[in-house]
Order: sequence, then C-alpha cells, then structure tokens
Amino acid sequence: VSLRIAALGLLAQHPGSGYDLLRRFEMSMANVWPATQSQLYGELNKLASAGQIEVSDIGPRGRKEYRVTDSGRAELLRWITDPSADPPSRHPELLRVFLLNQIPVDAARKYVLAFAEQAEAELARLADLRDSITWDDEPPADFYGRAALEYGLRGAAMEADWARWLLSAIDEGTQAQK
Amino acid sequence: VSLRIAALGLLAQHPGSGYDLLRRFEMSMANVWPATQSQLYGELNKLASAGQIEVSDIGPRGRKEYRVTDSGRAELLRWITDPSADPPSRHPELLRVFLLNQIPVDAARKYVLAFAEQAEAELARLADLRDSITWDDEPPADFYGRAALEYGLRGAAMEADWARWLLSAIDEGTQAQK
DNA sequence: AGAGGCATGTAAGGGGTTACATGATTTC
DNA sequence: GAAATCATGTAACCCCTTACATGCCTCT
Repeated sequence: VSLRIAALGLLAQHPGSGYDLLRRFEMSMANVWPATQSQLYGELNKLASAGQIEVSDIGPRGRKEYRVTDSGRAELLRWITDPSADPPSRHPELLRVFLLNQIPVDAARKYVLAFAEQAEAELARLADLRDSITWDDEPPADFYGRAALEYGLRGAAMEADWARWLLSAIDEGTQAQK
Repeated sequence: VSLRIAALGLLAQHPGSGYDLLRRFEMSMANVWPATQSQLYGELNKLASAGQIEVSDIGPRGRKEYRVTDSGRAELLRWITDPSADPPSRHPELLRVFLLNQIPVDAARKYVLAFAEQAEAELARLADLRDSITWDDEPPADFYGRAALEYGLRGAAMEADWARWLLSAIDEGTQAQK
C-alpha cells in the first residue's frame, strides 16, 4: 500500500507503459517517493492481477500500455481520502541528533554544520526548480504539484534555520565551559 | 542499518535488557524511529552475533543485560558521522498532495483542512511535552533530545502554516471560477 | 552492422509489521 | 492461587534495494 498507489495515480492522470511511468516518476513524485525500476514493474503486475489496472494496448517490443479500471479508481479515491493507514515516518537525521551526545562536541558541531549546508543547498535546488517551470495554474493540473514543491521549500528553509539555531546553541554551551 | 543503530545508541548511553530498551524507546526515540518488540529482540541478537554488544549479566527470568563492546562503539561513531548511507525518505502525505487533483475540490479541501488540524494538534502535543520536562541542559545529557524536540516543533508549525496557505490558495481558485 | 534507447523481468536478501507462543516472577 | 508484569522468541508476509538477465527496435 504505497508505490502501488503512486503508480495508480500516475495511470489515472494518463495511461502508459511501465517504461513511461518510470520517466514520469522522475519528473514528479520521485522527490517524495523514490522507486526503482524493478519494483515498479512488480507493482504493475500486482495491480493488474488485482484488477485495478488493465492492459489497454500492446505495442512494439512487448510494450504493455496500462489503464486504470473502475476498481482502481475507487481504490485510489479510498487511499487519498484516508490518511489513517499511512506508514509511520522515520527520520535518520533526527535519530542521529539523539545520539550526538555520544561523540565529541566538535564532531557534533561539524555534523550540524554539514546538515545546515545540505538544507541550504536543497533550498536553492528547489527554488531553481520552481523558477524553471512554467506553471499552468488553477486547481486541476500543476496546482498540487506546485503545492508539494512549496512544502519542500518551506521544509528545507525550516531545516536550515533549525540547524543554524542549533549551531549557536552548541557554541554558547561550549563557550560557557571555558 | 537502522534500528540496529538506535539500539546500539541506547545501550551506549546505558546498558540494559531488551525489555528495558523497549521502554526507553517509547520515551525518547519512538517519535523519530518507531520499532516493535519483535524487531528489537531480533536486532539485539544480530548485534550480539556481530560482536557489537555482549551480555554483561543474566538476571531472573532469562533476562539478558547487554552492554556495548568497543567494536560496537566504533560502529556507532561511524554511523553518526556518516549521513551518506541514510535511506531515502518517503512522504505519503506529499504523495497524496500530488494526487489531490484526482478527487473533487471539496474533498481535497477537506483533506487539507484535516492535515492542518492534525499538524496543529501535534504542535500542541509537542509544546506540552516540552513544558512537562525539566531539562538538564548543557551539551551532554538532554541537550540533543531537546534539539530534536525543537525540530519537531518547528516542523509541525511549518506544516500547519503550509496547510493553511494551501487552503487559502484553493479557496481563491474556486472563487475565481464562479 | 552497431549503438543507444525501449521494454520487461527474476533472484537474493534486508528491514519492517502483525500475530502468535511461551514461560518465570512478583504482587495482591 | 490468580493476575499483572517481566522477558524472550518464532513464523508469515509485505515492501524495498541491488544486481543481473534478456531481447527488440530505430537510427545512423
């Protein structure tokens, strides 16, 4: 209950083959939901077995174009409107923060600095992405993709701010001990 | 490479049995790294086989108290200072945002509103948590736990703001169509 | 004829979840 | 003596990752 939905969603927007989906993935959802080629093909077969998608056309080299069925559309709707079954989220970065007291202060400081810089780089990357796209606004279409990007921008900014704040807190602490 | 580290980290802070760790988990890292009882015991056995922890004492009902070995401490240090192997993060909530154009605007709006309320509730919960703890400050000890909490607070605030922003953007869009 | 892209798949292994299984000790 | 808590483990199943395997079509 996961990539399955992402594939279903992409197909609902437009039918296509596994290969097509892979490329559409890279350009839209890959930032929020990475997936590998292997896995995608597997999920497509499972979706087909479950009757949520069906082959609409067969092309050149064994190419199978899929399309969503009514059952698939229903499942998609169900998932979108029911966040209760979402898997719990894991934050390796925060787990690391919990463990920072296990290493020397200067190593910890170095990590936090790298974290800040990484967040700032991500912020710049997303800002570029935003500026490089010509948005076709209003509720359907790109609207929600843009909203997701905005989330990313705000998240990166928050992470950078937080890391900078933590850095000064660390510096104050070490200062006090002198 | 994951829960393994969390367990190693907890043991590095203080030796204990699987059962002990389970409870310490709930109180500290469970927010950033959920784990089940089953899994924890499994990881402890793997850590022991790998020589990264060892049984330091055997208690009443088959209770095994573990302690970190030098090899384990080295591994912990390695992990903490090397974020490059972190697993990619997945955001079901954002995947859902990408798919919001598949459902009626009012259903989408309802979801975003629920998201905002959930973020606000989380913010309140974390604020309570912060106020309910007596912090034993300065770099070692609770310092980093507090920093992680601060991250959570800022993240929840950012999510709430973002969702409210998205709500007004949706409303403007639907307004314009009348 | 060969290169590059199109197109799909299998196998092995790690990490995580849920549910079940079992028994010893303490407390009332 | 019964109930709660301490304490550890197994089995089945799903999701994900990496690496490998295979072959067709188009273009130059």
